[in-house]
Amino acid sequence: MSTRRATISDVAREAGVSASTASVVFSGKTPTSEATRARVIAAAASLGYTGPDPRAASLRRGRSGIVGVVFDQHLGTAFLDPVTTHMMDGLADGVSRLGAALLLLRDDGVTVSEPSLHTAPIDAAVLIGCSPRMRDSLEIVRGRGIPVVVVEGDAGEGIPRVLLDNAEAQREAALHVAALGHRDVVIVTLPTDTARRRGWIADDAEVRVDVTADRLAGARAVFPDAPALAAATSSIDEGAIAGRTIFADPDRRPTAVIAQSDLLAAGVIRAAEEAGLRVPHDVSVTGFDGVVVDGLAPHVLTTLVQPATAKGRAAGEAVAAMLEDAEPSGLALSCTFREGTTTAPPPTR
Amino acid sequence: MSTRRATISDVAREAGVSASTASVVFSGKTPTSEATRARVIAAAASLGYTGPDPRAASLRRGRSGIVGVVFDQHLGTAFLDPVTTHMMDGLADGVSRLGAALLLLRDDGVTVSEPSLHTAPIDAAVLIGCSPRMRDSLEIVRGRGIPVVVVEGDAGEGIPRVLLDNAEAQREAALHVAALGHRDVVIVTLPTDTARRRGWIADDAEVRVDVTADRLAGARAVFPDAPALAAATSSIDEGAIAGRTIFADPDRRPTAVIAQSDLLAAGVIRAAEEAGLRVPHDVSVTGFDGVVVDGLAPHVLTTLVQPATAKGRAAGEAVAAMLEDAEPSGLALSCTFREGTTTAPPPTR
DNA sequence: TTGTACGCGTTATCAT
DNA sequence: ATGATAACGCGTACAA
Repeated sequence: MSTRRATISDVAREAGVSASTASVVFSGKTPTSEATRARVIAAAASLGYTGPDPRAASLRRGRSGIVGVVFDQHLGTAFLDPVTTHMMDGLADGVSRLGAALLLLRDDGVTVSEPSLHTAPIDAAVLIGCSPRMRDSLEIVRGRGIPVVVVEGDAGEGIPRVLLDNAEAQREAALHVAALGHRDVVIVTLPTDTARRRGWIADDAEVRVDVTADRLAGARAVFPDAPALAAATSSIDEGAIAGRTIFADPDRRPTAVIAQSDLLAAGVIRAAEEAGLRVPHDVSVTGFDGVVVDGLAPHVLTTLVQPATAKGRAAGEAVAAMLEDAEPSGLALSCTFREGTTTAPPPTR
Repeated sequence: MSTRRATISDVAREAGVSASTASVVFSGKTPTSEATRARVIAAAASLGYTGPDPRAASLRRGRSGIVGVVFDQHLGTAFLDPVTTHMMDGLADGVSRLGAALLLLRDDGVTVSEPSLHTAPIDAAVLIGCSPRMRDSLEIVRGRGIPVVVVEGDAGEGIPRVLLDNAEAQREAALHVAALGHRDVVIVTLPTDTARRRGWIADDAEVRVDVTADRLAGARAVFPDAPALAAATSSIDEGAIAGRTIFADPDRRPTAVIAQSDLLAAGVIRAAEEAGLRVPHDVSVTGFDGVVVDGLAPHVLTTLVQPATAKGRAAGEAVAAMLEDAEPSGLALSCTFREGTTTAPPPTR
């Protein structure tokens, strides 16, 4: 049939109007008479024209309607964390208000494939995480003059970022535990650095990951001497490994464990039950994130509910604001303490 | 400073060459002398030019380098399933070979936000799942003349789709269970329709979801009379609910449960242990998918390992082929049986 | 190796 | 309400 796809001027010719009129019929930017409108639609249908070519439209408008989301790891890995997936959900929401979709981009530093950060037709970018690599990504994007927002990362000077009140929130949970009467408390932390080493955190060790450091500081504000055990990642199995270490010696068992994520907390609970301890009767456990942990039922975790979806939405809206030359706002978000069934007063000895 | 961004002709003027020469320097399509190359690079640097405008380039080339991934549900929900996230990982891989990135698109039928399937600057599309809605999405994309591949769904006439040997694989697992000596077997299935109703599947009930139907057929090929219990979704908690139903009556307990997903299997195992049964000594359990189930340790599930990442990669490569006017191939994938620690001969009575 | 010329398909502006 | 015109920024034959 046709050797090439119909364009808007083909349609216009067929309908006996000018190209600009046909364009207006599709965009609806200017009122048109019902008659011409119908003629154009009919002409389009007869030619198999399905609407303006997005590439040409975006060149003309100077906007692609696409927001890039930049990860520094495999997508499979990133999406393993429910917090990330919820955040993506919120982000999708936040940018859709702006009429945009999300382009998944991975910055693994060595990739030569296109479109990369250099060449992707994006109107704005959202950077997830805070690895050193991200600094490079940031440079590239800024070099292109593209608005950027950072989530869960320290971007440096003047880059808007979505922040959580990690320290304050964790402190609140710790206060709850203290109020119940606990004194022997152990903290299970998220990874402390990119090496992701497991083990007890020495007093003089520096914690390089912001989230981990902030939550640790919040807990230590209440329990200055509580030992802290780092997990290699945020997962149930890692939590269980930490838990087994903690509950190994029956004589030195804490009465409460403050975990820095719900997944870790779930693992700690599992380890406790393996060790014959009942939660919360024998040991209390708190989490962080407020995600649904599949398989944790019937327990309801005492935790800090992080507004993961809102975090994404905030990033999306910040990006939207920047595209309209407005100052992004609403970037500081708060966690909410939720008391579940995994905390109780310590057992009486 | 500058009221508008520099273009390639600005750079060319600054470097004292023509625009096309400057273009060639950036694209590398034609050899250039080292001298002009250096001049152009320098000029670009001094003007803050960071490369061709992707919008203009894609208009010119007729390609955007973007592949759309269409979901029929919230991203947060879709990404809850590890099979989906792994598939995304593979897909990202598969299309990157082609030099493309992934655009997340959701077709919820009512959305008016742009860019939608109608207006997104995509070179090709991958449809995930098989809900009725997807048919509409398919129409839209085909109408635009865009190559499309369907994953895990029935697309109808002539649409390439990535297929798994669900029935054959499930049959293999069932044979394994039968060979161990089991005769009393119950099947726990994935949802049977979009209503996602829980409960025993009547003999004359029609199963509308391909995956569920195929795996069920595979199991029934070995155990024609095995009762089948449908779960509302693929999760540990749903598996546990099904398990509790199955193990409720001590006198009518099966000696083996064939679950249609690893998450369901994990839940069944949990329910079995709640009921005081040991796995695999008292009851054997098989799964399907071969994903890492967080929190299942120390069990290793006997399951069918689905090549989830390969599935995504296959879809990506199929799309790549179609863009080069080649026939997509390699769309039929096989699962691999993996014997774990959750199956054993039935207890002797 | 470099330059000329043109068109990719659309839409904003302005005049009618 | 409609039309003429002019970019948007680039890539690629083709000629030189």
